[in-house]
Parts: sequence; structure tokens; C-alpha cells
Amino acid sequence: MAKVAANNGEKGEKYHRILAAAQKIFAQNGFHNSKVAQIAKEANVADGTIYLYFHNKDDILISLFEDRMRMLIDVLRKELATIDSLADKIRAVIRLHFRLLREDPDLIEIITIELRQSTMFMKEYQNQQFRSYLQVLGDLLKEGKDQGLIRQDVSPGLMKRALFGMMDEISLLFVLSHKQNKYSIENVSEELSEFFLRGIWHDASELP
Amino acid sequence: MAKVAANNGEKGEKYHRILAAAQKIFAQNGFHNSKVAQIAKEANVADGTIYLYFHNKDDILISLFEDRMRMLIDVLRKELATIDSLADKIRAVIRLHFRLLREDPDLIEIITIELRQSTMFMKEYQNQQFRSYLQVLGDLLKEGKDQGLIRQDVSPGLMKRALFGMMDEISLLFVLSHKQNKYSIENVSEELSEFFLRGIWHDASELP
Amino acid sequence: MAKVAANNGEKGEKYHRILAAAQKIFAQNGFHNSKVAQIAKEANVADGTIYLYFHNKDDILISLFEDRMRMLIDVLRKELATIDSLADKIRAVIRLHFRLLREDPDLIEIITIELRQSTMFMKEYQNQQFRSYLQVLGDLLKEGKDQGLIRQDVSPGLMKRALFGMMDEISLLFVLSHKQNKYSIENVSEELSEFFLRGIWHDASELP
Amino acid sequence: MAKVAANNGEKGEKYHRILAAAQKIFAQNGFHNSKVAQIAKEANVADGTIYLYFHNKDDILISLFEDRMRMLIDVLRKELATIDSLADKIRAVIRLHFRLLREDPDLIEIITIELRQSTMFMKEYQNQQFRSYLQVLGDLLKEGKDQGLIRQDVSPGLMKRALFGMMDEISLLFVLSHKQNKYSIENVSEELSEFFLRGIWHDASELP
DNA sequence: GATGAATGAGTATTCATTCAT
DNA sequence: CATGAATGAATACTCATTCAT
Repeated sequence: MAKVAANNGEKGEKYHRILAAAQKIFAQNGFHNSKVAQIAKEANVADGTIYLYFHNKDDILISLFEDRMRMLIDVLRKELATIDSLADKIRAVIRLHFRLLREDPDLIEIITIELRQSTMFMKEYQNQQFRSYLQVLGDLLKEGKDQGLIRQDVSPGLMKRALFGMMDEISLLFVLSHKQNKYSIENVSEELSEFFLRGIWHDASELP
Repeated sequence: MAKVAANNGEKGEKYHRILAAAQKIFAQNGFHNSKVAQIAKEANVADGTIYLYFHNKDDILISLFEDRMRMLIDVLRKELATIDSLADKIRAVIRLHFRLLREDPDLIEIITIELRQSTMFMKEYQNQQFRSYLQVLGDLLKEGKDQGLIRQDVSPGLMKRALFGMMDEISLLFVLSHKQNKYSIENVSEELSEFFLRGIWHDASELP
Repeated sequence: MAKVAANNGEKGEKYHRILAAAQKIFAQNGFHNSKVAQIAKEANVADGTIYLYFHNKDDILISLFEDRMRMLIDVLRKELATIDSLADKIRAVIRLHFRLLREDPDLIEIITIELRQSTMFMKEYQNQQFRSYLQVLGDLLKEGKDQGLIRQDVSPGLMKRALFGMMDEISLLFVLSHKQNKYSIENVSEELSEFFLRGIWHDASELP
Repeated sequence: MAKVAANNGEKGEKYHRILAAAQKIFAQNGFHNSKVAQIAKEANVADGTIYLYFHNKDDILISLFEDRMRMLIDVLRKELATIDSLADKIRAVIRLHFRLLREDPDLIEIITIELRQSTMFMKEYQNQQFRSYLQVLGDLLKEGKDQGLIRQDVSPGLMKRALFGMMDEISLLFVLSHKQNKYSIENVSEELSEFFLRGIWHDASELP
């Protein structure tokens, strides 16, 4: 299974060092309480260097999100390609989301909390990678409808968001409680999967 | 059906005038871009007066949220009391949430977006009214399990959050798109209800 | 003779305290090297207080200039009203300018040097008080032409600026040399007066 | 008549390319708003290359001024050598200054406005070329006094500055109004000449 | 000589909060 | 209770200058 949060892409080493530092600092202090100088120090670069790679503080957050989402989508697509059953594909989507929660909790914290703190991100930015991620979910649902496995009155455009909302909110529960709660990530993943599949499936008794 | 967003409680008229002003300003500009002075002006009080009623800016947001959630819970409890069927009660929960989206979109915008912008709220505040709201949902689920209507392997503590996450995320879709999207609030409410009930129900074919 | 540099106008005491502090600091360090915090300290107010009275740093400089020019014009008008002879009026203009150089050298330094350092001032600001000051000079020249004392081919619009340019440049000489030069302010004033009057006079031999 | 603003002296081609670029950029944006990187780009050299030829940003401005003044003095001396009459020499000085205003307005803008923005230049730098330029004017005045053409109570040291101040201030008028004003450069030059000569001349009726 | 990526010192301005009236 | 003038801490960003290559 590929590691989700690792990117040594073509953008240069310092770029990624700054993103990694930002992820840590943002998760630690929140976006608005994180200082650019802190990120620079964590990344071992000068304050000004940040601005050679990013337009401003918002851009760091957005770039971070885009970069991580791109990786998430890559891994997701690769994993889905190895699975035949549609139900198992949906289970894999959910499992991957919660796997991230353990492997890279800082990232999930940023997605669930900090992301919404950037006004520019919420209201102006087009959020392309996020839409792509939702699209993967939506495509699975459409595929299921075409195969007659999922009820015809299910709207993929709505249910893909419902699925994300569920995962996001429950991730938030873990993030805020610092994982000190009664549910294990594995059980949560499984229970959510069964709930979601039953909710959309044509005939729940035939669920594999 | 009672009006959800109206409160002339015992806390005094200025208190509520400030909250109403804050709701408008926060929804307009976001929490971090709203100035206390703006709220004061909108409420027709002096800047300093705000601090006779609230500890600080965060406290305004939190109080706003608490106040509105209390009203929401009140209305919800009253409506639920008039309904016998458990499935219909759950449908009512969802319907009420989306009714708010039309009746008081500023409030929903604050819940879905701005609330998460207050660090104090997210990380330190205990969120009592929000827990109460979730509790109402959780109680319904427990009741359903006790009655054998809902599957025994459904965790109320998890599913109440899944439900809230779904509603919240889809509300966000409406808020961000300024209601310019292809789904009608009514249809969304109904589709979500059926999805959720099927997801948790013991035998979906017996759903009333 | 009225004191030139004193203003206790209707704008409030703090406003004028800040202007006086700015005049001192600007003259000492130059506009670009003066810090707003320095001015605040000199004026015995908090940094933020400055912004209750001025829009920004440029505005301080502009307001300072406007305020002082207004005073200068007031004094000039009053002195001119007591003089009958046109030649003596022109001599008074020049004498007043150089009197300022001794009474309030900081002010003259700001006019000759620092003022030109504010890009906004030089290129965008309309410079109303400065135009009024020049207007007083221009009116004297027109009056002289009408009376046949000044040559008909003298352009008041040009010569009023020539006069100001002369006075400004020679003031600069004093300011930069910290008054350590061979000319006395009185002699300079008188020599410039005679030069200027001869330059414009219809018949220099009839100069009173 | 020699072209004033062209110098391919012994300092190397890049040196002069940088000066030419600086003249353009400074005139366009003002000294303080011009970035060294902009000048480098305009000159088609790397940022660091600038510092192989100049100590710092101030030094660029000073060198630019010195270089242009040296050229101006050269041209002025050559033109004066071809003229016999003292009055005509003084007329030539003024005419040349305003000819520059048309031929190289960027240069005049830098002299009148931007030069004063460099603190180092104004307060510390000795301004050698500028003094030489003034010296040329002063020498003419002394010569006139010796010949009995100019009044004995004229101070050359003062009047050379008065002349420069007049020309500078009226140049400023043209520069700031982007030449959109009612005076033609030729007429201005002539009127100023006659005014100045009358102001200093022993017997204005004998002016050639 | 030439480059240009990296540096990091430096500062105007905002705005939540206070407190004398 | 109410006011609103005054406070002052806090910070993203720029850009002249350097120096390893």
C-alpha cells in the first residue's frame, strides 16, 4: 500500500520543506495563530524565502491543501484500480480517509479545521483538487447506478457530499478529542461503510 | 410551527440586539473580518457597551451559537413531541435543519463556516448546546435500537455525528453557492432522510 | 509683528501636538527615516492615537504643510494690509520668508526638503495651500502691472514661481549649511528684494 | 550644437547601461518606489551585477546625477566659448537648461524631484558636480562685475543660486504638469533671461 | 566578471479591549 | 449603565544586499 503523505514532486526541495513545516505549524496553532516566521524557522529558511515560493500566507494553505489532495487522489485512484467490486471500492474510499487520520493526523486536522479559516479559500478559491476528490466519489456512485446496484433515486452529486460530510465530521471528532475516545478508527471506518452502502444500495440484503 | 430564530429571552434587549447585529455582520464578512466596532454600530450601541454583555469577540460568536442552538433545540423538541413514528421524527430533524437554511441562512452560514474560525470555540470551548443538539439526535437513535427498528450494530454516538456532518456539508454547498444550484431544499431534505433511514434501519423494506 | 508658527486652531489639542512633534521629527531625520512611533512618543500619545487624527504617514506631512502654509498666508496677508507701496509689499513677502528661516527653521527645512519626499504630495496631492501662497504673490504682480509699475511683458504666473524658487533654493543653502555661511539672513533678504524688483520693474531708476 | 545627454565615457558599457536604465526607472516611479531589481531588468543585467558597479542604491542616483551634470557642464562650457557677449552667455545658460527639459525630461525630473529624495545626497554628499555647475554661473557673474556690466552689490554666490532656484522651480512646474501648461518652453526661457539680466544689470537700458 | 537565490532587518497600521467620565 | 477616545501589542511582507557557484 502506497504511503499517502509523501511528495517529492518536481517543485523543488525547499518548496516541499516549507509545505511540510506549514502543515505542522498550522495543525499545531491553527491558521490564524500561525506566524509566517514560525513556518520559516521550522522549514529552516529565511522569512523572505517563503515569498519566493508562495504569494502570501493564504497561498501556503491553499498550496498545501492542493498538494495533499493531489496525492490523496493519486493513491485513491491506484487503490481503486485494484478492486473489482463496487461495494469494496466504496469501502476502500472510506478506509483510506480514516487511514490518513492515523498516518497523517496533521493533514486531516488541516482539512477539517484550518481550511475553513481561510476566507479566500472558502469564498473565492475554486477548490479544484477538492472537486476532483469529490468527483472520484461521484463517479463511483454513477457507476453503481448504471449497474443497477444503487437506487435510481440517489443523486450522486448530493451523496458524494453527504459521504464527505460524514467522514469530515467524524474525523473532526477524533481530531478534537486527540483520539481519546471510545471508537477505534477501524470500527468507525467499517460501521460508516456499512451504513453508507445500505443507505444507497438497491437491495441491502444483497450487499456483498 | 414555531418560528425558529427569534429570542426575546430574559437577558435584556441590548443583549439580543447585539447578537442580531453580530449574526448579520459575521455572515456578511466572516468572523475574522468582522470588527467589534461594526457590530456595535449595527446594534446602535457604543463599542464599550459590547463588553458589558460579552467577555470578548469570541464570546459573542459562542453566545450567538449557543443562543440559536437553544432555540433550535426548543423548536425541535416541541415538533418531535407531536410525532409518533420514529422514522418521521428523524425526517423532522432533517427537515427542520434545512428549513433553517431558508428561513435564516445567516445563521446556517455562521454554523457551517464561521464557527470553525473561532479557535477558542473549536479547541477549548465545551460546546454544550451543540452537544445537547447532538444528544437529541442520539436519543432518537437509541430509542430506535431499543424498539428494534434500528440495527443493533449502529452506534448512536457515531451516527448522530454522521447525520450532522451530512447536513452541515450539504448546507455548506447551499451557503457557498448562494443557493444557485440544481437541488431544491425540499428534495434534498427528503433524499437525505431516506438515505439516512435506510442506512440505519433494521429492515429497509419495512420503512414507513 | 505676529508670530508666524503658532496655531491653536479648532482642531483640538492632540492634533496640534502631533503636528508639532512631526515637524520636529521630520526635520531631524527626514520624512522617510522618521518612524510614526517616534512621532507618537514625541507627542506623548500612543501609536494608534495618531491614526485617530490622520489617515497615514503621508497625511501627517501634508496636514503639517497645509496648516503651516495657512498660518503663513494669514500672517502675510495681515502684514501686506499695513503697507501701501507695492515695492514695499514685495519686499515684505521676501522678508517674511527669510524671517521664518530664523524663527522656525524646522518648518522651512520641511518645506524645502522633506515635502518633496512624499510622492503622494508631489504627484497626486493638489497642494491647495501652496497654490494660495503663490496666488498672493501673483496678485501683487498683477496689481503692479495694472498700475504700470511692472513691465507689461512680465508673466505673473511665471514670476511668482521664479520668486518662490529663488527663496526656496537659497533657504536650502541655509538649511543644509546649518546657517554656517557667509551671508546674513537680513542681507540676503534685501539683496534678493532689490534683484527681484529690478528684474520686473518698469523703470528701475524709479524704484522707491 | 552637441547632444547633451549621451555619454559613452571610459567607465564601460554596462555601467552606462545601468545608469540609463536607472534614469528611466527613477523618472517613472520616483527614487523610493524604484526597485534595484527593476533597474537590473531594464538594463538586462542580474541584480547582483549592479553592485559590481555601484556601492548601493543611493550611489546609483548620485552617479547618475554626477554623470549627467558633467555632460551638462561640458556642453555648457563649449557653448559659452563660442559666445562673446556676457549677456548672451547668461541667456545661453538659461536656454540650455530649458532645452534639456525638452530633450531629456527624465533627467530634469530626476534633478528637480528625485534627487532631493536621497537623504544621503541631500545631507551628506558633497555634490561636487553640482557645485561646479553653479561655479560656471558664478564665474559669469563675477566676470560681469569686473567688467562693470553687473551691479557691484550683486553677490555672485547668492545670485548663482537664485538663478538655479528659478530654473529648477519652473522646470518643476513643467515636469509636474507633464508639459500641459500655457507657457511655451521658448518663451519661458526668454522671459526668465530678460528678468534675470535686468535684475543684476548695472543699467538695464543698456542691455544688449 | 556575472549570476540570481537566499537572506533578514525593518515598520506602518489595525483593532480588540479598557477606563475615565 | 453607557460611552467612545485612547491604547499598544502584534505581524505579514518587501527589497536592498550578499555570496556561493
